[in-house]
This record gives sequence, C-alpha cells and structure tokens, in this order.
Amino acid sequence: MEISDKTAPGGAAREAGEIGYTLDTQVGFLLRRATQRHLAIFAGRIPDLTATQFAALAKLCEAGPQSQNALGRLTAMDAATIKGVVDRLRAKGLVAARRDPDDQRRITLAPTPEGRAAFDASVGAAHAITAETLAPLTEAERKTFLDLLIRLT
Amino acid sequence: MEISDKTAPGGAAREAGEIGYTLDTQVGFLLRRATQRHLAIFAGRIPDLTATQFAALAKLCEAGPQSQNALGRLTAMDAATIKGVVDRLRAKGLVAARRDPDDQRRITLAPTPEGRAAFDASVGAAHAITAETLAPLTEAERKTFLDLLIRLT
DNA sequence: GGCACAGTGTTTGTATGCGAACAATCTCCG
DNA sequence: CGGAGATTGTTCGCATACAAACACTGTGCC
Repeated sequence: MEISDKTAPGGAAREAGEIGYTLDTQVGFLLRRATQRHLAIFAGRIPDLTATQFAALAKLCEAGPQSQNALGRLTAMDAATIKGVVDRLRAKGLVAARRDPDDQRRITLAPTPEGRAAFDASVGAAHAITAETLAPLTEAERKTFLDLLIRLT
Repeated sequence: MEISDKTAPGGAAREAGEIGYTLDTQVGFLLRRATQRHLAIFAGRIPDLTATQFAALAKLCEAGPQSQNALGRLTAMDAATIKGVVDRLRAKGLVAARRDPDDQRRITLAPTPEGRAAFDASVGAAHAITAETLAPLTEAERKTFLDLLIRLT
C-alpha cells in the first residue's frame, strides 16, 4: 500500500515510511457498524427478544433439546454468556430446564409451548430482518456477501 | 401460525407454506461470529487496548482533538459508551481532557505524547489484524467484501 | 432580555461477551 | 477400585452497547 503524504485533517504530514491508518475503512470497524445497524433493525421488528435470545430460542427449536453448554456452542456463546441468556429466556417462560437424569451435571433445555409459539410467530419477522439488513445489496450481491462472510467466521 | 408436528432434532418435516429458519445462515449470526473472530485476533496482537479503545485513540490521532460526543460519533459509539472508553484511555494516560473555554459544556480530548506513541507503535499490528481477519479471502475477494460491507453500514 | 429548544456530558439499568477461577460430576485408564 | 483429568455449570470482574432520565450550557428567535 502506498504511503500518502497528505496532511490529514487535523493531523500531521506523514514521514517517509510511516504507515497510515484510517479507521473508517478497517474491517473491524465496518463489522461493528454493520452489526449495530442490524441490531437496530432487529430491535425494531422483534422488540420482546434480543437477537441473542432469539438465536438461542431458534436453535433450541431447530436442533431440539440441548444441554446449556451445548446450546452455547451451537449459538457461539461461551458458558458465562449462554447462562445469562438462558436465565432470561427461562424468566420469560420461553424455555424450560430440567436436570439430565443420566448426567447430574447437565441441564437439559427445551422450548416451552409458549417458547415455540413465540418462535413460530417471529420467524416471519426474522426473515424480514435479514432482508432489511441486506436491502442495500442486489440479490447477486447478497449471495456474494454471505459467501464471503461465512468464510470469515 | 402453524404448529409443526415435527419430531425435533434438526428435524422436521415442514408443513406446506411453513417458513423454515436456519440460524447458521442468517446475516446477523454470521456478523456476530465474524466480529468474534476479529476481536480474538485483535486481542492477540494488541493486548493492552481493546478494539474500541484503539478505535477512539486512532480517531483522535487521525482527526485531531475532538469533544467527547463528537469523538463518539466519529467512532460510532453513543454518549454513554464513549464516556467509559474515554475514562479508561484517560486512566491509562493515553488521552488528555480539558474544558473547552469557548463552550463550558464541552470536554476537548487529545492524545497525550504517550497516547500518540502507543498509537504509532500499534499501527503495524493494526494492519496485521486487518490482514489476518481477511486472510481467508483472496485479494480480489477482500475488496469485494469491503465494498459490500461498507454499504451495509 | 428572556425563554423555548437543542446540545453536552453524566448516571442508572439492562444485556451481551469473555477470561478466570471454582465445585460438582463424569470418564478413562492403570 | 481409585485417582487423574476432562466436562458442566456457576460466579466474579471487566468492557462494550444502548435506552432513558437528568443537569447544565449554548443558541435562536420573539
């Protein structure tokens, strides 16, 4: 990458060999901003659940009953994080927990009827959230973007 | 909304008209996972600052002194968030603050010499973080990805 | 001049997210 | 059998994130 010797706004002619840095074009910053926008869209369409809570509930509905830590792995949350998420889903009455009789350490989680109903009622909104998040892109671009994004995980 | 009579795990014959939902292919979930991976790479290469703290420091070095809220806008953090970030940067001695004489409400923030030195010393690592984050993609794919990502912000 | 309104920073409350340490339990292997 | 080591869930501490309410200051407009 070439070194520009521009006098940055508010800043400093760069010395020869100095490497510039522009926050606004960094992947990390763009990922954070895209996530922020997505979460705002999510909160607008599914106000009663956070994206994280919905993910956990959806995974339970999709993959069937799971131990708490297993659910965490399926939803990319560590043990400490999934605990809080599950506690809140239980408090809302959307998820039920019972000790696994075969392994006293494990807690088996399953959606309650209310949980499954809430999930079913939200699937349409969830798809709309995805659509709105990707709305700035054409259909072909969406596919390209998702293909590339999945390789960065 | 349909009650599926599916037999759980992974499972499930869907009824006609029912809309499926697979967490693992949703943009939001992929964005979160990509961000997680990026943050892990960041923490490995710049252990003394979080990505957020580095972003704020970098923006101050790049754009010059700013009021606290203005810095928050430049770094996509709301007033409550930027306050905590700035407090921690000040505690580390990387950022200095003074009341703006022309506007008693404002706090003008600027990097200290130590802050600028820390930034200069980390720019190389920051570029390496970007490179490692995007490493799974080819050069052409990286450009495509960033072009699409920027449109989702 | 004075007042409505906007902007700035602070605080509180809630919700991720992760590292680290911990007790209880299970598994495996000698 | 029995102990080393792994797994599971919990707790603590720290660091984003954002909504909402607040006090204070500045601006514009009558």
